[in-house]
Amino acid sequence: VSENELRIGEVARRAGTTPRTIRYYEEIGLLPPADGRASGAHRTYAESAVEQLTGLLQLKDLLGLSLEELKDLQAAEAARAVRRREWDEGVDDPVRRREILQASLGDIERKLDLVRRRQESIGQLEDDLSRQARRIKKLLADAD
Amino acid sequence: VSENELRIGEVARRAGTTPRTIRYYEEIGLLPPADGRASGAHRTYAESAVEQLTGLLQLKDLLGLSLEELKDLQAAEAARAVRRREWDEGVDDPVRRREILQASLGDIERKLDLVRRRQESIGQLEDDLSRQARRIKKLLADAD
DNA sequence: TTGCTCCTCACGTCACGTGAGGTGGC
DNA sequence: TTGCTCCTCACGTCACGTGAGGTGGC
Repeated sequence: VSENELRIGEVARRAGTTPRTIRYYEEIGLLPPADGRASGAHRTYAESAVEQLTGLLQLKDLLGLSLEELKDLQAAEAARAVRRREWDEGVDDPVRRREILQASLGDIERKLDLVRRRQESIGQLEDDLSRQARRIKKLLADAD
Repeated sequence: VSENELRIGEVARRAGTTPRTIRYYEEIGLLPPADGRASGAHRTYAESAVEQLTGLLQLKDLLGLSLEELKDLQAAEAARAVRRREWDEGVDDPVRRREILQASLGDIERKLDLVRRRQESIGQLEDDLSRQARRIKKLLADAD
């Protein structure tokens, strides 16, 4: 019941989805259950939940990943979050520091790979459509 | 039973999908029923069916369109096919020729619009991920 | 004749949408 | 107290997947 806690409808609205989706993601374990919540009580979320949900929806809608695939990716992120906490608490061993950073970088570049493959496919589709458009424009120009 | 008629499995394989999908698309009227076919007999398709199906799947998977939205787009294409036939039979009136070409161009540019909006969204996602990657790479470099 | 692919139900699944009936916080 | 949003079932829907049991062409 803190100051800037959000309710489920507000989180959904900001992320461009519905409360039902949030409850479903919680049900299948894709989103963490909203903090300590008595059964039947309202769910409350921190601001950061909006970004987390937005990220999931982007990967799902823009890259066409299934919720199962998102769970796999997110398992890696969870591991990264653990390392992150370790990091924040101060890691003195420079070798360990490198390991943590490398792993984080690996997670991100895996996503970038997926993004770029998508961009290529869509670029191919764009080329096909552009070619069709150019052919017709030429016919129109010739008709002048 | 002609020379290069394809069976449903072959059409599906070439388009990267399954026979069930083709039957379902036929059932909802997204694909035309395979020519004159006795009830229970095998479906046969022309080569062109592969490209037609591939086009539908690309719009669906890459742009995230629903089958209902594909039907709308395809209704416009059907109208274009009619005009196309009129065109092939020779249109003498130059005003009418222009109309036909303009309409075809409109259909294609509508799709190009959808493609470009997608590219922008994915480009945004790529930028976000690239920024994250760069931040970590800088930390790695500083550690040296 | 033997495989293989095909056929038509028809039920299952994934990712939610949509009420039904009820409780809780500004 | 009145709205509004929230809650939990639970059934519906979209786009197929997946057998069940049977028929048809190289």
